[in-house]
This record gives sequence, C-alpha cells and structure tokens, in this order.
Amino acid sequence: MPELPEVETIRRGLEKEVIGKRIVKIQIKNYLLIKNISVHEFSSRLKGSSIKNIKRRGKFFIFVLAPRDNLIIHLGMSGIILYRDDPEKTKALPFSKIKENHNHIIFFFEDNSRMIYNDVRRFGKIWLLKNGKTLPCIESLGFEPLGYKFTFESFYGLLQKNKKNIKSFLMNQKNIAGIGNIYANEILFLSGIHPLRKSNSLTFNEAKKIYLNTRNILRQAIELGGTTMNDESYLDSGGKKGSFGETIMVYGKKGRNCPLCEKPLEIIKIDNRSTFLCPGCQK
DNA sequence: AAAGTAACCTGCCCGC
DNA sequence: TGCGGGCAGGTTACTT
Repeated sequence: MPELPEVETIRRGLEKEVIGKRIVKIQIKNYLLIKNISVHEFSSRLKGSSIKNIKRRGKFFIFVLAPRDNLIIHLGMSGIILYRDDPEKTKALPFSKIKENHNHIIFFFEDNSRMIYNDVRRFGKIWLLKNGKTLPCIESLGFEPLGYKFTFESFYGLLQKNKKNIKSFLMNQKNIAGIGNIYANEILFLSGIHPLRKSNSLTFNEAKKIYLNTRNILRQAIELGGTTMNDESYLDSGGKKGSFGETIMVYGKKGRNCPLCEKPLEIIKIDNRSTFLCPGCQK
C-alpha cells in the first residue's frame, strides 16, 4: 500500500507528536516483524530511548533515537503507524476499518500517549540498528525523487543506460526510491507515455515530462495526505484519510473512460502488477 | 544474466 | 449461504 506520499504523510504527523518523547514501555504482540535482533534486545534497548528525529528514505522510516540507536520501519503493503493520546480508550481506532487485533507493536511514551504499528497482512518489517548504523537495503536505494540531487540530467542519464520498460524502471527502488504502483501509473498517464516503452528509447522531451510529473505528482500527493482507496486501509497517524485518490486518473479504473480522450482505459500486467493505461493517450 | 514466478499474509469481492 | 478464485498500495528468493 504505502508509497512515498503515504510514508511522508505519516512521518509528518508523527513528527508533530513524538519528537523528544521517551519510550517507557513496549508491547510486542507479533515478534516476527522484527528482523535483525531478538525481541528481548529490541525492547530492552528501546526502553528509555527517546525519539530525537524521524527521517524518511524512499518508503523507509528512520527513527533516530537518543542516545544511539536507529529504529527502521518499512510498512510493506498494509502497515500503518497510529499515534494515540487517549489512554482510556482501548480501541486502536474507533469507527475505522483498522482492527485492533492487527496492532503488532505498541510503543508507550511517558505521557501515556503511544505509537501503534498496525499491519493486516504483516508484510512490514522492523529493524533496530545499534549505534547509528543503517541498512544495506537503504544504502542501495536510488534517488530521493524530491531531493535536490535528483536532477533532470541525472534522471535522463539513468534512463539512457536502462534496457527495461519505463514502468519497471520507475518502480525499481534502486533507480528512484519511493514510487509504487499507484504513482507509477499516474506519472506515465500524465506524461502520455506507454508503460512498456523501453527506458532508453525515450526522447529528451518525453523524459522531461516523466521527470516533472514524478516530482509534481509526488508533491501534490503529499499535500493531499496520500491516497486512501475505497478499502480505507491507509490512514495517517491521526487516523485521517488521504485525498489524492480523488484526483487519480487511471489507477484502478479499467474500463472507465479516459479523462482526456474518452477511450476506455485498459489494464495489462507488468512484472505481475496491474498496470492501467489509456491506449489513446499513452504512446 | 535477464525475466518470470512463487512466496510471504489477510480480507474483500465476485461468480457460481 | 457458502465456497473458490482472483485481487490488493511491496519486496525478495528462487526458477528457468
């Protein structure tokens, strides 16, 4: 589920609430999510740590802790992180489709507020890295698409030496970090590029469209709080829906008419992922 | 070596 | 009403 805009929305929400707070207790209901350390060591190191900073790299959260460790979280397909400050209420999130039995790890702060890791499908992963270390899979991520180093020149250079189709290119986290299936579909539709086009076949002007749309769409999606689809499985840290879904052009809209040319939208599979496109607009 | 497929999970929706 | 199949925002490991 969560792509860069959703992760960033959750990050911003948590940042307002938990910076400087000290973890006093950890409740672990599902230890399988913790990847690199024993449950015992996980909780004993976290207890007493406070949250100094929350960073994001691609779809990864990096919670920088004082005095020393890094808590890394990847949400997989269905993970969310909720913040709650209502200790009397037992429900994770009343009136939502988020179920309490999928709360897997709860971090309690000294003021009785808490951060809840909830994940129906449990594809999410959590690491606790000692002494400010980071992860190889984070080190090998590609460009941060909204960062200053991601210039058009560097993007075009990468495209020219890539033999795969442009959709796979955009979704490969080693090229650009943070784009998933929804945003890849939307970027290519608004750029008028067929998802199966070979990356190295794209002209300067086509590449420019993709570059600008990548940045614009991700920025706009963050402003709108990310995408909550009809199943409402994505909510931000405060339990709020994102509204980028209302501006989605093609993702999930097979058979509906193209908003630009009225032709029916088509669906194909690329790398086993559903890919939506307009046969009239995307060449 | 690139490309395809299965696996990890739960839940929902659809057709029969 | 229920059962089976297919599908879902991601990633990785194993096959050909």
